[in-house]
Amino acid sequence: MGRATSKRMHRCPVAAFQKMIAGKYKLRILWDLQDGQRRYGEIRSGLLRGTEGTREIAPRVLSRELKALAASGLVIRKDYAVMPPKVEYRLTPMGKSFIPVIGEIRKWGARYLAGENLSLAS
Amino acid sequence: MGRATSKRMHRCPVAAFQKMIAGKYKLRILWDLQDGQRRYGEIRSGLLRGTEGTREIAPRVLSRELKALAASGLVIRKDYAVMPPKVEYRLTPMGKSFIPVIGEIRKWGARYLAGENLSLAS
DNA sequence: CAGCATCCTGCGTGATACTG
DNA sequence: CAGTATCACGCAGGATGCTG
Repeated sequence: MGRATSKRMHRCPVAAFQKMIAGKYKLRILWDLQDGQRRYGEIRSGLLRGTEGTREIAPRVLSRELKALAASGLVIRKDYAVMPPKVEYRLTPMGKSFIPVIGEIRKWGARYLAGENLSLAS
Repeated sequence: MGRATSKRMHRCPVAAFQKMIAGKYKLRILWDLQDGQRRYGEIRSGLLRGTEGTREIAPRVLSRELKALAASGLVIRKDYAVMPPKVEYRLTPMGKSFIPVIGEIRKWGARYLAGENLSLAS
């Protein structure tokens, strides 16, 4: 099955949204990329901030997340094909358009999931 | 009350958000509840709309989703304790405050995930 | 540095049967 | 009607080692 309809026309945007951002890191990666391009290692380190207790993210996992984001059309992978390797990821226009949505999520989450923390912006 | 807060202070609202809406149906359930209270069976049937191909949602799954939503403080379960059973679920103020966020998600999803499918509606 | 190959484990999801 | 009890399964996510 599957076949021609590799990308289904979702009648339910919410379901599509959930699939798109499935995974622990996708939203945070997108958010981190809003400032500009980032290298693989930068993204990786960025995901560790605020999570002292946790371990390093498995390369396999991060790799898959990034591929999925690229496949969704949210980010673009730029491989400089140099040695040592240098790869940068940046948001596509579609990805950029999604940032405000994450912003809304964060705003709501800051109020209802983290107390009356008013001072955060970022 | 130091740790009286049953809900942890998440430094990352996004991560907390993801946990909160984890599961295939939570967002859709919340969205469906915005019009008012709904009974268990109504929610169940509502989740089938627009998903002709799929089968009925397993009671076990829906039950867990609803419990999780209640535990998150997004919905309230009202049990009428009658025979035959009648249980209604409705949004808490916190749950209602979350509806606009879903609205943003849907708006974005309708534009970028459903193509130029203008038949958006619900 | 930016991954890929392999193994392993927990749990989310589904299907079915049963109950107050 | 509104669930609970079991069984089964795929896959996300982690851990390690290796490579161009």
